[in-house]
Amino acid sequence: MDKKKETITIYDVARVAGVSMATVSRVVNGNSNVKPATRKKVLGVIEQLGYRPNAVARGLASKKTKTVGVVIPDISNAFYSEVTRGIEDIATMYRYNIILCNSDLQQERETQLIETLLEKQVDGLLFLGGNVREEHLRIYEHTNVPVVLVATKVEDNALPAVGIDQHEAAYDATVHFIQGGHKKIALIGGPLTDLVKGYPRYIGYKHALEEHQIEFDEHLIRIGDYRYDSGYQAMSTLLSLTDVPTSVVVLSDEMAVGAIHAILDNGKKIPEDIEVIGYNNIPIASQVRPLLSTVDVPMYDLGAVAMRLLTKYMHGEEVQTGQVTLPHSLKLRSSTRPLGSIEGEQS
Amino acid sequence: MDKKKETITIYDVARVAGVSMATVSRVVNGNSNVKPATRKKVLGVIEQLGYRPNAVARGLASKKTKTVGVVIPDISNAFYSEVTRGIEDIATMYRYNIILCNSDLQQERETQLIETLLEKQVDGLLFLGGNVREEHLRIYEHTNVPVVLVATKVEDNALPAVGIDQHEAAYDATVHFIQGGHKKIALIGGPLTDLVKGYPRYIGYKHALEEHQIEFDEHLIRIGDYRYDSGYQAMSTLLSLTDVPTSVVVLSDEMAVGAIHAILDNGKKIPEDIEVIGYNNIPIASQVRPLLSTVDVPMYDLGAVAMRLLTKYMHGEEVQTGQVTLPHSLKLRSSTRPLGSIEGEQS
DNA sequence: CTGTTAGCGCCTTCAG
DNA sequence: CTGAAGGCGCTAACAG
Repeated sequence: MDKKKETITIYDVARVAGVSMATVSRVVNGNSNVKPATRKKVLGVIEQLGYRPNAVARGLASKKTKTVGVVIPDISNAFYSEVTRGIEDIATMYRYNIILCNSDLQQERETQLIETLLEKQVDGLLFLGGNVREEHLRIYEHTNVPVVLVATKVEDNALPAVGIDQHEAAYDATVHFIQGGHKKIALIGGPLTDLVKGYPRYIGYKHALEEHQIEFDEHLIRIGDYRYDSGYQAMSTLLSLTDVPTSVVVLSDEMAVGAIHAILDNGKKIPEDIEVIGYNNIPIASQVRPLLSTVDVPMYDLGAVAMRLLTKYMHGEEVQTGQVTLPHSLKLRSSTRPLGSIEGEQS
Repeated sequence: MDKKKETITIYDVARVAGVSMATVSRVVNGNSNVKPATRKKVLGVIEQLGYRPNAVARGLASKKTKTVGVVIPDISNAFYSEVTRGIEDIATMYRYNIILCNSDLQQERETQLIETLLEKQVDGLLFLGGNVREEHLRIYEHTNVPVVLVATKVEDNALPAVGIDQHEAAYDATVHFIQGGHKKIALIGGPLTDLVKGYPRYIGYKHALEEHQIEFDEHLIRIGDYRYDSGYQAMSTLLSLTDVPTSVVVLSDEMAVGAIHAILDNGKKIPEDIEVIGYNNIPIASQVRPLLSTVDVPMYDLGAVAMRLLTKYMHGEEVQTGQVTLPHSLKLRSSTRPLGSIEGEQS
């Protein structure tokens, strides 16, 4: 009675049920051209034999694997794990499974992962974060497997991508402070060499100042690596300035929390002395004191929408546009003062 | 020059290189029985044609897919995403890819995911969290695919599993407070119906009290769902007791942070008035103020070790024992007082 | 060292 | 509504 070992195939089912393989295949695939009686009989045998269709064989024959590849910088990063959740939920909905790969943003590894995924015959590919390089483009060019970028994009929009308007988000956060009457608004951002996140956000901040006739002060800029420690460090140096800023836009929630602690450790009050706005709205933003005001990025939706878009490509459906920008908003909590709570400001 | 569409196969390579499929297969698979000259020629053609081996066909022929299935409660949960990181890193090391599936701890879904993964012919299976049910056991019995449980286990150790000693971890945390001179030690735990986490930890707490002749007080027990809000709630009710506890063991870091905030909101000081110990040591533990003292669970290693163990099973290697218990420790930070900082206590 | 020959388990026309 | 037959792309003996 040890059912281990023996692989039972569609052929076995056919034999026992007294029909052909084709018929079994039809009932397994829900093809309607099968007489109810036959179907019932086959289903019975399948149950009885404990038959389990071999997806690999099926994939070879049908050229569809019902699995999509997901290349992600780091699954242990709260932002990406939330996006991945969105991806997986929609994938499940459309009966796809995902092969997850961490790239750690290493160029070589990214390329190699894409190759591996393609070898595994994924029906589609989701590429998150990271920069899309020439090399990738060349690979994509030579394949029919659809690709959708998430939380990143490529110049001239050569590839479908879903994300938010990074420039505008940083702009909005900065304008919020300007409207609050601030003049000395610091920025703790990411590497400006990063054309997808770091740079556009930086420009958004800068534009906000310019448009409101506030002088841009280089001394108020700090570049971190998006993590807690760098946020703490950056804020500490900002605090040691003769002219301490009264507000700071921090381009990641983790850095923002680090900044908050640096401020608190410095004996200053938030938001009374210094106001802080973070970026992304990951869970920790609502689990620290003071509650972190931040740019609310629809992480889950980013993944969900991207996966949905990918299914359209995989199914050959018409797609209006491959470039989708999801809305963001400012989630104001207690690391900022309510607008209007200070000496009169407009709008 | 549009290489799209045309699928180039091992046969094409063989033809162009003027050798047989077998030879091409050999060089692709690094078989040494190939004359260097031939190998070089074949490699050249592969490059020239842009040949990419079809892993699905290979899987069908070799009965190995080089992919393992991972059933996880929720990838957006910090604990599991960290474990998954460990899994993926080791999987990469052994050239495996992982198919990731969220179960949300739903019994039916778990079963269905295992089935799907088996259909996809994964070489191995990792089942995280969640309870292993009769149904699962029955499936495992009828397959040769090795399974390793992570952060969960099954009665009588019928399946290989890697985790920590839950009972002891809770015991240790409790004892720490006892040694600190506490008598009123509260517990914020998880459902006692959970025989893998909730119950054993609860018992560990209880044993610690018993062994140190401290009366168990039911009023000091709260059951949460491991999340921030429930920790806040639970602590709030504890704070409203006439006899407020002086310390609290919280069985998840998120609940612990919630508890911390409830205490702070109540105007009490940590650790002066109340000491708090969390559980797991996820990133947030070191990103809140006061820094959370907690049970350090080697999350990454849990995943890494489990994956490593799985490779042994998949490769038919000898395995000493399938039951591995990784060490935990108390990570003392600032939500607890240093031992000995209060009226003398022994060791 | 290299080629031949069977399949792996299933889908998919094409007949009937 | 059902069966027969030919692959899908590759691996794995087995010869030579």
